[in-house]
Amino acid sequence: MAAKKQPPVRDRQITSRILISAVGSLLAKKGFKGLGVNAVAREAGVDKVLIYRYFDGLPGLIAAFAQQEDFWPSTLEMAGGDLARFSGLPLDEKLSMFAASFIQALKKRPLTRAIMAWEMIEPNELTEELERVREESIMTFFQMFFAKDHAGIDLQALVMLVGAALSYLVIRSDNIDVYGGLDLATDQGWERISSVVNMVIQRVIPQE
Amino acid sequence: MAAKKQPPVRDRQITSRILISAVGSLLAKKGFKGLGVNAVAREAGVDKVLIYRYFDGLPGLIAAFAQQEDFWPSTLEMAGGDLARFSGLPLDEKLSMFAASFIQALKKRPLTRAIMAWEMIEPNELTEELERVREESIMTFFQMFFAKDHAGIDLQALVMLVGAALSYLVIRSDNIDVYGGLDLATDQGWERISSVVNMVIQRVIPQE
DNA sequence: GACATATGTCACCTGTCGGTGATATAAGCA
DNA sequence: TGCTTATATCACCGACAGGTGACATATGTC
Repeated sequence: MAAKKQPPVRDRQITSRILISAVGSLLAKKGFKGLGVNAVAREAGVDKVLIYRYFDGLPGLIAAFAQQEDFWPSTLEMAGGDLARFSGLPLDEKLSMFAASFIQALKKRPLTRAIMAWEMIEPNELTEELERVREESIMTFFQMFFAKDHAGIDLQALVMLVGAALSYLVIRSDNIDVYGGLDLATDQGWERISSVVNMVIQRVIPQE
Repeated sequence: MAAKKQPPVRDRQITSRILISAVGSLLAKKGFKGLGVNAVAREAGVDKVLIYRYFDGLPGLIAAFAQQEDFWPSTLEMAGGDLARFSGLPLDEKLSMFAASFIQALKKRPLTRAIMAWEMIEPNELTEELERVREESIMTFFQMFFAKDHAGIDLQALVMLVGAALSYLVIRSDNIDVYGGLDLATDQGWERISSVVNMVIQRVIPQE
C-alpha cells in the first residue's frame, strides 16, 4: 500500500483514480472508521490537498467512489444468472432462487456489507448512493417478476421481509458466529436458514 | 446540559452515577460516534480523570453502564405482559404475540437500536453485554414456550428469521422512511409488516 | 526561449483525542 | 485542633483530525 517516493504521476485522471481506489481499499481494510482525509491520502500515497482540489473534499471523493463499484447485485444476479430461465419458473421457485442468490450476492461483497452496516449509523454520500441503487434495483426486479397479484398475498412485503432477514443475518455474520442459536459461521448453518426460508415459501405460496 | 460551576459533589457513588448516566444521554444524543472520554466527562460536568479513577477507563465505564439498563425486552415483555395467558395460547397466536411485542419493545428503545446498529460495526464492552443478555434471554424464552417439536418445522430458525427481519426493519426506520417499497415511517406501514408476518405464521404453523 | 497553468509537495493552523502527574480541597478521625 | 485520605480540578503531553496558504516543479503554448 501507499506509494514509495517515486516521481509523482502528474496526471489528474490517474491520480484521481488512485484516490478513488484508495477509498475502496481503506474501507475494506479498516472499515468506515478509518475513512478520513488524512488516511485516504496516506493510503493513496498522495497529498491530501488533492482531495480538496479534485473532489472538493471527502464527501465528493466518496460520491465519486460510489459511482464506480457494483455495490449491489444486478437484476441478473438476483435472478440466478439466467433471466429467461428464471422468468419461466413457477412463483415459489422464483422466490427460492432469489433468496439463495441474494445470500450469495451479499456473501461475496464484503464492501457492500460494510456499507450496509454503515448506513444504519450515519447517512452519507456513499450510503445514500447505495440506498438509491438498491431501491431502484429492487423495484425493477420486483415489477419484472413478481408484479401480478397472487391470491391476496402481499408479495412485496413478503419478499422484503425475507430480504431484511437475510441482510441482517449476513451482516451479523461478520461479527458473531451464533445468533439466537443459529450458526452463522458455517455452510451447514446457512443451509438451515435457506431451508426455513424455502419452507416458508412453499407453505405461503399457493401452488398453481 | 453539563453541570454548571457549582461546588463539586464529593461523593463517589453520586459522581459515578452521573458519569454512567452521561454515557446514556450522550449515546442517545450523538450516537456512539460522540462517545469518548472527553465528551462523556464534558456531558457529566466532571473531570475526565475520574473516568480512569473510578472505572479504569472508558471501557469500564461502558461496562458499568451496560449493567444498569434494561436494554433488552424481558421474557415477560416478549410474551405480551401476561405469562400465564401467553402460555395458554396456541402456537400460532404465541408467535404472533411475540412478533407484535418484539416490534413494540424495540420501537420504544432508541438506545437499544443504536447499540444494535453499533454492534454491526465494532464489537465492544457495551455491545458484548447486549449480545450476552440477548442470547440468554432469547434462549430462555424459546425453551420456555417453543420447546416442543412441531411437525418437523424448524421453529427456532423460523423465530430467529422473523426476529432478524423485524430487527433490521426497526433499526432501518431510524434512518430511512421507505425500504423496498415498505413504509417504515407510519403505523400503516407497520400494520402491513405485521400482517405479512401473521400471514406467514398462519400458513406455516400446522393448526392443532 | 519565456511564460502561464496544471499538478503536486510542504509547512502550518486550530481543534480534539486519550491519557497522566501535580495540586487543591473537603470529609473523617484522633 | 491537626492529620490522613478520598474526592475532584487543573495543566499539560503527544498524536492525529480536518483544513488552508505558500511554494516547487513539470507540461504545454506561443
